[in-house]
Amino acid sequence: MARLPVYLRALNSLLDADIATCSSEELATAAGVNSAKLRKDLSHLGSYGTRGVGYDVEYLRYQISREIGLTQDWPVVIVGIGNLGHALANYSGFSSRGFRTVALLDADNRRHGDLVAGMKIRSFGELNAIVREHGVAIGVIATPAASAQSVADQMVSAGIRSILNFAPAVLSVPEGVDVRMVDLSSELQILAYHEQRKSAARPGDAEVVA
Amino acid sequence: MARLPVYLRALNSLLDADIATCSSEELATAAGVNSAKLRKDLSHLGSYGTRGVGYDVEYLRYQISREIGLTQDWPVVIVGIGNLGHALANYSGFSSRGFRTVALLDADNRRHGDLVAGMKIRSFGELNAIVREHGVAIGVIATPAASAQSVADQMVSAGIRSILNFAPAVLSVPEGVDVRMVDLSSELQILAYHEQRKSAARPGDAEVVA
DNA sequence: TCATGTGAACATATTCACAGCT
DNA sequence: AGCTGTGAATATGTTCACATGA
Repeated sequence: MARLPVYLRALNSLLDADIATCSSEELATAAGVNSAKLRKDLSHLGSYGTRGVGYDVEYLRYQISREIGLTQDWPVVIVGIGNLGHALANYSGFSSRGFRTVALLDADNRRHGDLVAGMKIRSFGELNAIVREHGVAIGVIATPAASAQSVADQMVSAGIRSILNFAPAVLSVPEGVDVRMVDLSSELQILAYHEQRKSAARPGDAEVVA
Repeated sequence: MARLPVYLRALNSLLDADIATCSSEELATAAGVNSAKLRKDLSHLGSYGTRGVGYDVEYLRYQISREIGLTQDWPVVIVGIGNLGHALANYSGFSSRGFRTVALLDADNRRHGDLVAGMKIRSFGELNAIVREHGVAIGVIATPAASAQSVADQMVSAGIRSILNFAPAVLSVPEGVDVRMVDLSSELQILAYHEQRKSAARPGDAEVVA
């Protein structure tokens, strides 16, 4: 369920506003979804609401955190400390709430030892040892596209089974390994596609219609 | 269709490998999807393949580019030049193929004038003038969550109707404005969720079963 | 009375399997 | 003979609308 993180964020902002209880309608609005969808999603986790009242914000937040697995610690390693890797290392969303960056690796030995977000950049060759030492289960790839498959292969052989890939390349991995792809230029392209259709639909613009 | 950018990338890498023609099977493999799905997707754009032969890579690439709208120029403005904004400004996927970053804006006047990716950081107050001057249709928000809604509001009133939002906040915008959200911590959370289930399913780990 | 939780209706997406064209 | 393009079948996701329980 890809929407659980969105609900979690909405619950956090309700908590910040000192709201202790909310209806599915309110939470759905805060999360930007339909209330029926929200209720159906939550009903898959269990029956955490009270009919006629709504949901206890703090309680629901804990239940969703637990469902996602944020009540445990997730050591993360980031490979490829260019501009993007640098930004990810400093991104507070990565270091907070269950996720802990335990190492920054780069293939370029001229960068080794440089401090980024308070950590020294280390050699990619240390991957195996770091994964074993910290029990890393999640790897982040922020390398150029050309290196991404090789990095993924080595992550998998080191025992990593969940990969967040920022490189614009399709990764092939064995059964049982999860890859999530974040492709910044795809996102722009999708916007361009819709923008183009909006422009075409604008009155006054010439368009050939059947 | 959110998969068109993926097909486009696959076609580009086939071109790099000097492959002039491909079957739906080959292209689907390169894009990481099922071949029936690929054919159905392409059939929505038109009939660009040849039965018994396959697709002409260059021709199909052009057709998809045109469909997405990459044959025209898209001026982009980035707001919030912290670590992430910095990385986005330098990201080649943003500057290449139809997209052109025309301005970097930040609310912090101590940063104004700093050079990032060869451009001077300018004041957020210049947004209206820049949008008008360059015909900007796409805005990128890389500010902290607290400022995101206000930035979005001002983008919309400046005439921007497509927003790529990296701030972890749900944006509310008027009808007709598109927002795409890229949430790095959500992606990690989704991985953690699957990782947790994998661990629970591992033989040897204790688990209560009905 | 009020809002959850859920079956049933609807909508969308994916996959199959093959007719039709080269 | 081979591969596209597509109807039909299946699967998945969303919304409606209301019975159920606080």
